[in-house]
Amino acid sequence: MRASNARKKVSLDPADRRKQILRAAIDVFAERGFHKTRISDIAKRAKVAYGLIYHYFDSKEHVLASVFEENWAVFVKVLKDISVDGHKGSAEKLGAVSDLLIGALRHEPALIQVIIQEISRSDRIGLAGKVDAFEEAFKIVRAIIHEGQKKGELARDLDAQVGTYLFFGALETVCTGFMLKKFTVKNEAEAEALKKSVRRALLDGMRERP
Amino acid sequence: MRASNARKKVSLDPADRRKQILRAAIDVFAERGFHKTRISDIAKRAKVAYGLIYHYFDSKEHVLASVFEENWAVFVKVLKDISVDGHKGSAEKLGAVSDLLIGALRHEPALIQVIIQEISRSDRIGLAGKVDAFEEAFKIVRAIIHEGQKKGELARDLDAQVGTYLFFGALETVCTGFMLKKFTVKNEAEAEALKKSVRRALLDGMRERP
Amino acid sequence: MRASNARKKVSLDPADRRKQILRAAIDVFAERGFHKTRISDIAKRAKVAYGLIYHYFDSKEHVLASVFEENWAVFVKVLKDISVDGHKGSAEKLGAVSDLLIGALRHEPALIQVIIQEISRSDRIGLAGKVDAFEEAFKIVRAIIHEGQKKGELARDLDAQVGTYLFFGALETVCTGFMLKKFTVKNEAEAEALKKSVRRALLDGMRERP
Amino acid sequence: MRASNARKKVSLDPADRRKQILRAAIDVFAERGFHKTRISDIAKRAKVAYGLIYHYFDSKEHVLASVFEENWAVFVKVLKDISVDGHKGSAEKLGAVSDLLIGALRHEPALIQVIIQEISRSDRIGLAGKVDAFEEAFKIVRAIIHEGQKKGELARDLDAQVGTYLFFGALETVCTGFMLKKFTVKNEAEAEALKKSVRRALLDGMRERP
DNA sequence: AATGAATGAGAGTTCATTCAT
DNA sequence: GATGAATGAACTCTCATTCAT
Repeated sequence: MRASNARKKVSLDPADRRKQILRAAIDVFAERGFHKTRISDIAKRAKVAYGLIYHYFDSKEHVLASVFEENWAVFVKVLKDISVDGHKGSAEKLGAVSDLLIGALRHEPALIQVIIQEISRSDRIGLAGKVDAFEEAFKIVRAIIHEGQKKGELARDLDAQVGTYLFFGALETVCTGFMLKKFTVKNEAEAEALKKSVRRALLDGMRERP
Repeated sequence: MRASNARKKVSLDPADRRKQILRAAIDVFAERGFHKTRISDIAKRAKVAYGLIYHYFDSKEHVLASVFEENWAVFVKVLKDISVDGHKGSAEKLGAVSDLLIGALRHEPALIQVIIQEISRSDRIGLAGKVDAFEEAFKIVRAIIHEGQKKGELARDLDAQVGTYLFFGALETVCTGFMLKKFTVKNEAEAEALKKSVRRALLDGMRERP
Repeated sequence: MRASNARKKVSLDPADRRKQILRAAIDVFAERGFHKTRISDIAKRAKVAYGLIYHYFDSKEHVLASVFEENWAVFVKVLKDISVDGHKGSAEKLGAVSDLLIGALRHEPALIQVIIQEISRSDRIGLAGKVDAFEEAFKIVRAIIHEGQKKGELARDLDAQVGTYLFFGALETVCTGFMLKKFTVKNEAEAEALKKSVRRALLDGMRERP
Repeated sequence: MRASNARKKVSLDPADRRKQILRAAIDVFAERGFHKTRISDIAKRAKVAYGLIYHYFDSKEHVLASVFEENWAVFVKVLKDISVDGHKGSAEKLGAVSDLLIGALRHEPALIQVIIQEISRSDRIGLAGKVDAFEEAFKIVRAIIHEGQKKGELARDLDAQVGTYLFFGALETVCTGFMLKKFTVKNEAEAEALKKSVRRALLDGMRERP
């Protein structure tokens, strides 16, 4: 009664097709933000019919949630590994976290952008529980800070909670600036320089040391 | 029978009515984000009919733009004053900017939240030019950093652009954490403590000094 | 950003406009059935923009629910009055109910059609509670039958529940036939004849009495 | 490696597969109504892939039409046999029709439900011609009534057309009540009682005979 | 035959914006 | 100035149907 028509696309492996859609979603979310991207934008980018997205995902929200779920766990895992690494001091650990984020940013800028910009604000989107999952990363960093303060490696006159926010906030905006091409990283050397710059600022501040 | 047996709401001073709407808009934007707030939400909060908003503003975007325009200039002005203050060193200037933002946050958390969250992302909203206006503040801070580096007061091994982003990013997330009640500032003393904490972290880093 | 255009319609009294939409909804529901009628069909019939329907009703379901709620109570009220009328015997009461329905059918065929066809099947539509409200009428008739059986006025060898279903079912299909123009009632006399015919069949059956 | 190491479901006899789908369709149509059942619902119930349904049927409408066509003829045949049965009086014939329907209802409740609920409303579904086919049964019963009236066995003061509608309507709602479990028939004896009850009501009315 | 990926018309709903009152 | 009825573009989501495999 209803449909009819047009050139069908060759069927891919479902898992690949799913990835393809997720990839497109990440890119478009990063570019336009969750609210402004239409399902049809994702479809267009993925070069599939918009209806197909509903084969793989329940809703637009679910697409975003999947982006998060299928990437966040990996990140948190590495974060955890860093946090329990016996060979590193607390400052070193924070540096490693910073490096990790900036490294990820270089390889998956859009993904990091989406996770940071959209999921962390997902209370406004209606992704219950996602903010909590986000909280995990905060906890780990907070724990590193706490530990460092106890050991005397990190400044005691800094509230750990505030410190955690500062830490992530600083990194987040670097992400944003990076996405907006306010500064670029053209090669490995520049990437290392950026990492060092950020580490330096976070750990030792902007003031020149005597 | 002749006189003003006013039916509905008495007409306020137009400027007041406008402020009332802007006030409501700031609060609702801060709570729900620009995209998720409907004109009718603003109207409800301002206790006016939603049609009235179009007497004072051209569009929803224009409401947001007005929030920005009517508050940002003040902030930039103070920023400028700080940046040219001959009595302050560069580090001190950055500290003053940080204090300024945190102070503003305490008194106008919703406003700061909106400016930071929505306007800085306004490229996604369609507020051409607002990002540029935002850029002003970045320039000033960048200039302070540059100057400080030249004078040897600020770390030379930090890219000024990156530093600026870190600086604002750190402050932004403190704002967000504050809005989300992740940490609170109950009195003047706590406010001062927060300012000091942030200043310390920004200027001297999280690492304990020997 | 979005809308623009076209000739606005003069504002009516809201209550009138609501009625106008409900009227259109009843007609279209009766013609096409709930599922096949689109909101835009109702709007077209009411000669309003489809968006306006959402000013007055939450959803398509809510329109149907309103049709029911704003008409059913009246019917049940009259039904109740009949059922407690001390001057009537049980058979007379059933006759009166039949007359009531057929009378209503003549004056509001579409309304009766909708109530009978759509609401009684509303479990399939998702109008929880409406079926229960419907049950009220069944109860009243069942009570009349019970009472009549006790008094010896109505056949004892008829299950009251089954009888109630037969009774309403017979009337329902008369409604449907009426709507489908399978038989018509052109004037008061014919209406009376139809009432008598139905009453006769329900109370004394189709068999000729000796 | 050559032979039939069948991967998926073994191919059944095509006719069986078709029946299996129709069976599922009947059940699901009865439960949810034609409009609310999706092709995929039928497929799920039949435990086949939904695409397969299009091997056996042209469309969803066609499935419904097949339900009708492949069952209705049988019913009409029996109806006809009853109507020309020289051994029965007109009232007896009506009783036999009623018994027939109620008997069918007991053995194939879903089928009867679908035929009565969906096909009789098929003008709203787009099954041209099906209503006409339905009309056949009406004609037969109308003829019985006519004949009975002529012979003096059935009430003359009942319009035959109206009588036919009453007759089918009463039976239809009994079907509905039966499907909704508003009354049940647990064994043969209860089935006979129900038949008798209905026959009694239809032929002799609800009033107690002196 | 059988499967389910792929497609897109269609329908419901939201809400910025306009404008008669 | 103030109100809220009225409008329709835009968007999400559903699902019948097609067709490559």
